[in-house]
Amino acid sequence: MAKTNAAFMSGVPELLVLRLLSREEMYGYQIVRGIRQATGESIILAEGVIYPTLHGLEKKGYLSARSRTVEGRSRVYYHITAKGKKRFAAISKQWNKITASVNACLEFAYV
Amino acid sequence: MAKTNAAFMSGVPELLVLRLLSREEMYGYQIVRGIRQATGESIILAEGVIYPTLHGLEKKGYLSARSRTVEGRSRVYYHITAKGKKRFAAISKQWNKITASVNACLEFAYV
DNA sequence: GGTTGACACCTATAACTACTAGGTATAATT
DNA sequence: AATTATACCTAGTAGTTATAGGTGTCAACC
Repeated sequence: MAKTNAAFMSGVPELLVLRLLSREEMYGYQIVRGIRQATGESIILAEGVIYPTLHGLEKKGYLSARSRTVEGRSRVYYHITAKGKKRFAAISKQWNKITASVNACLEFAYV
Repeated sequence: MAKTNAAFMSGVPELLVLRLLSREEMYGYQIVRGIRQATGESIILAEGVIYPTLHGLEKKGYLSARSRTVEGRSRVYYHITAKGKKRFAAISKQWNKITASVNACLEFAYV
């Protein structure tokens, strides 16, 4: 890993990509900007992070891709598969579980 | 990384260790059990994770260690330094920022 | 006396994954 | 003509967690 967003980012690209695509079909560059905007620049996942993530998710069968030319530009659109929806359900559940546990530790109680 | 806790764990061991030690001096084995208990087994950071984390944090000057024999057992107690407190403040702030941003994406809005 | 289990520490290696830093190409804008 | 924005890509780096071992002590049990 490296400097920009630093720690706490493992699993986040996959989670956010699946989240965005569970709403609508999107292409890579659009996802990059989408995450920047949606988080008010708090989270910046550059193209070098998003593209490999998309390829990996496609390879695992969570996404499926098709090329389209829109407004004179060639784009690769990704949409989520049924398998991908299950995967998203699983990891978002896990995200909630882990963040809740960590927050419990941060805020208060342990022996 | 590996299977047990899977993703979303990067930075978490450091965060939790600094958190626990910002309350009171503790030793490694105690921290391992402490995290298990505090999270109701949701997060299990084994000794193979905690000990290297403690050594790393000590090396960076965030923790300081001393050996003590208590109840006939030799233990290595760690306490947080001033530098460690700053570090904890920084990363817990970052934790809040990132989780808030991710949650915003998960729950609702983006373009 | 010997075995088991809890306590308490340790490390090398593997495995994962995000990030950097490049690169290519086209269309629109200045 | 040059720059910027769009749109894609990948190789290599590096930072970390997790696994799977290992050592040794002490108490309890059979």
